[in-house]
Amino acid sequence: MQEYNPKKIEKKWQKYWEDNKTFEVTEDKKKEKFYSLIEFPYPSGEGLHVGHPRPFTAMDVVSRKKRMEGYNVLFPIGFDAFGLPTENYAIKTGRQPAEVTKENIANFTRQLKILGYSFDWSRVVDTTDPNYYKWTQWIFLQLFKHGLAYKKNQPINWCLSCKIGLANEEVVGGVCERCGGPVEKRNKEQWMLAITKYAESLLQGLGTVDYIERAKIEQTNWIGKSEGASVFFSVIASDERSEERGNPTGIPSSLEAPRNDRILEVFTTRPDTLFGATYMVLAPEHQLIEEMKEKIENWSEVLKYIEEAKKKTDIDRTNDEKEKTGVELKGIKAINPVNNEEIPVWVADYVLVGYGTGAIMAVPAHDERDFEFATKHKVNIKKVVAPYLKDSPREDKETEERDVITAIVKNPKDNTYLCLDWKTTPWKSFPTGGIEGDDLETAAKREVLEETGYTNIKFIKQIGDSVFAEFYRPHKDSNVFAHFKYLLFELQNDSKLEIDQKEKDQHEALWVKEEEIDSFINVWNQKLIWKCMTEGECSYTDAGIAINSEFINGLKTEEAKEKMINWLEEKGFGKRETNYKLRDWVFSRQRYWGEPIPLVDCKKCGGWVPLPEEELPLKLPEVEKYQPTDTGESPLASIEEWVNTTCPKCGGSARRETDTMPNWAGSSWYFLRYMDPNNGKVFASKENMKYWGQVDWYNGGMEHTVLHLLYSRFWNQFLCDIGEVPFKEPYKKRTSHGMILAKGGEKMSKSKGNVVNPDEMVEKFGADALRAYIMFMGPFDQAVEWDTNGLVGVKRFLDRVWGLQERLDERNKKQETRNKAIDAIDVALHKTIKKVTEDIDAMRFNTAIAKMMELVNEMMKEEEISITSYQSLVTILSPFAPHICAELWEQYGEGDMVWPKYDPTKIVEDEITIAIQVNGKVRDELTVSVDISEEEIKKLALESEKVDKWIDGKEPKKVIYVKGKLVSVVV
RNA sequence: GCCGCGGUGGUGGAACUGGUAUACACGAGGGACUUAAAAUCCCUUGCUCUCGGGCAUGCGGGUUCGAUUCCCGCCCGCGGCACCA
Repeated sequence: MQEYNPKKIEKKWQKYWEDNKTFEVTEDKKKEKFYSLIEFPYPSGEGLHVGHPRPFTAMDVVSRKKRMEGYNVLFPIGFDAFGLPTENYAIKTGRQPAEVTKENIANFTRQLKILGYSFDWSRVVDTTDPNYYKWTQWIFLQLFKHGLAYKKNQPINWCLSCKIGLANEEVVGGVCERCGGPVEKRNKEQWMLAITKYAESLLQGLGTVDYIERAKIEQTNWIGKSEGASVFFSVIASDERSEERGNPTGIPSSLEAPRNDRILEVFTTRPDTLFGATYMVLAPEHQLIEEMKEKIENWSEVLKYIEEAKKKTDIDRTNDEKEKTGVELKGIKAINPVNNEEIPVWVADYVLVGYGTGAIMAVPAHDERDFEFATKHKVNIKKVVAPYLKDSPREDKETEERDVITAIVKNPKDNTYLCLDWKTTPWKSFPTGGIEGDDLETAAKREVLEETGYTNIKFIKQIGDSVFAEFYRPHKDSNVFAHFKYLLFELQNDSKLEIDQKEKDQHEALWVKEEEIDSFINVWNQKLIWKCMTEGECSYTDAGIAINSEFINGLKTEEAKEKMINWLEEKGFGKRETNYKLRDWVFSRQRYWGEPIPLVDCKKCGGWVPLPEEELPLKLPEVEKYQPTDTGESPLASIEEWVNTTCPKCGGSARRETDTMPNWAGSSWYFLRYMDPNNGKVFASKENMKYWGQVDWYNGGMEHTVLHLLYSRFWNQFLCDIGEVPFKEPYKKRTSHGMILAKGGEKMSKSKGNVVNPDEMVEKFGADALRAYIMFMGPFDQAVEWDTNGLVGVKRFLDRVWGLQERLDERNKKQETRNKAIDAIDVALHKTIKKVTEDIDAMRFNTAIAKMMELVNEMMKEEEISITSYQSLVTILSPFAPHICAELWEQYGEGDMVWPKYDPTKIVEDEITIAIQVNGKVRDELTVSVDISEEEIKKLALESEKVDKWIDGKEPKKVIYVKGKLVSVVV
């Protein structure tokens, strides 16, 4: 046997795969396709670090297995090469970004190749290649032609150190996401993509794909859909008071006939609380303030507030527990359409311009922010929702509606409260009971007497308002829809009557200390009222039952919303409305190293004219100087000969757009190009797209679960809508890998000097060991720390696999012992095949490898192993360690490797070990035949000496048998 | 604050649907081979005691014959969103 020499065999097989184009695929209609995708890397000057191979290896394992299962597997690779780091590096070294990119790609390619990935290298895409970005520009033009790209003057986030405009999502915690530098607001004309038009579609699409739950949740939150209503409030100045004031018949009957004053539109998700809207708030930027400045009596104060608000940065404005500030607009009022009441209008910066209409109706009783504001500024608070909880009433039981009184009895001497500990249910509560037609106080006193015997308590006050709850009462075996009221009493003296036995059986009365009440009481409504009593009034923001709200009184929140929306629509005071947090996508960058936007500005034609498709790609000019500018202009703007052009429509003089596209552009459709990478006529042929279809499995970083995924889904959906792509959702399945961290739990970075270089690891241990170790490190979706020692262990495992060659049987030698050995291995082998097969599909690579290690450890104990077992081992290991396995297969395999199927009959052992428990503790183990009957094993268990000792002569109460696992004896 | 994920030996981590907790690997200790070292192989390795056991899966309760797993209440760490009306 030759020594295991990774360097030699890895080189040999990498050359073989390249020479034979082993992994290049064609659209073979006879085979079922499988498209596996990794996020294509950004080719930085630093090269790959040891974290990069994690997702690549994982999907390589998946792809190699799928191939052995007979699929036609597309597993492509490419480079997302536009972007800042390269541009910055090029500026620093005085070179061309294109040239630097070429070098970096070459280096990445070399590094990827020595890791032995089964990429189809004939399909490489490079986003900076004009043959690629021609189509990125083409897609942009389609968006433009469909009205989804528009230019808008708006404040942008300008990073002072990168000298670049950032999308909202690139500003993290008020600083630049890439460099951590300060960000300021600047006004600039920006290209925007109307992704908000796709908000609903992007949300709905999530229901049709198999993404990790977290990705779905984060995207859903990002889209931020809320449903509710727009409500129109009239705004009047005090000198405009109309005759109709106070006259209910003056309510306008439709939108077409508003009153002679201004309309303030607000969005609310809680139209059911409209009767509780006691004031309005405008964002400082709201137009109405400026429009009504003549009417505002305290204009100078208001102006001062607005000026100050504008000065604040986003961070200051949203900063933590800052007190809510605001100024009332004196002299103007809004009219609540439901009750015609005049309510004050405020300006406050807790209302944001960017969401909804930049104005709100404030309902302090049922919104925490409004409550805080109203409390501070002494604005009226009006409750319109009573708390209500449906606490799993039983469908099959009757429901009784009842008024219920709860008595909170305090003993002022020692600050304790009278409580009940229920025996028939887990409830712990205050004395509570139904009102039998008597008044609240009498009813409460009666309940206290009946349930606890205390005769002398003094009424103090009523606490809170009504609370409703629907639940099951075990002691009465029925449901109750209860309407609770709460009264506070003080105990006068200890005089007490004997109570009924029936009451005694139901609960025990006890005195609980004030500070323990919160943890003692466990019924929802009383916990709530206790909080209200001890912490003072607070806002109730959950759903409930409408009160003090005329025509919706008594309705549950959902019904109340519906009824209110219908009423608003009927009367013309509002309409059903949906809002999204998602904003349009800022698509302009003022940098050189990006795709030029293929539009020209023609004065004669009155605006933006797209380049004809034949003129694409619009290439980046090769120039000496492409430094960013401080002015916010793109570097392209200073290249006169490029900027000045002729209008494709009228032939007159025109200027090119000088902004470039953001980095997200090229990566928003690359998976489509892979299907037909060299097509010069279209971005990808329909035929190829139909064959390869959706990406079957896409794995990428957690950091891309929101933006990249959303952007690419948007482009794909759009292309699908205009008939260019045959499927709506680009990715069928999406998974994410955890990061590989440096030792100590830090991110690997050049500046920290803790980067582990894969080249070095391959040099020392071989690519196979590195790959297998990366898969073995820990759960794939969790972050793990790099540990070179662990790599040593995996290398030892491969050494042992190699060494097993020595134990292969020589067919006719020692026939008897051989058969025995093979049988012993067979069970372990088939269990391993099963586990590895399942684990790869579920991305549990670590346990797949652990299982193969176990198998090898088993095999090491045998003097001889069969060649067929060895073949199976080599096959299932090959996705992880392809080179060594290819080498071994060349010597011991027959034909092509085919993924083995486990034989269910072979994983059944004839003897099993059954644990015997006594009172839940394992006391003995019995090895018995698999097909032992329940009676037999129970009998054997009870006969066991060790068990006997623990049973200690007692009669077993119960003996439980879990098939094939254990016997549990209860004494 | 809200949403999501996680907490198991000295370390990375296993554990099916509630069924023998600690697989696999690292590290450590001991031994074999060797003139010696490396490599390799074998054994031991959760804690603890009185060697029968007792205690251990972040903490405290609960359900169960039986809980890392289910329920309730906390603590800690990570990630996302963050005045979104």
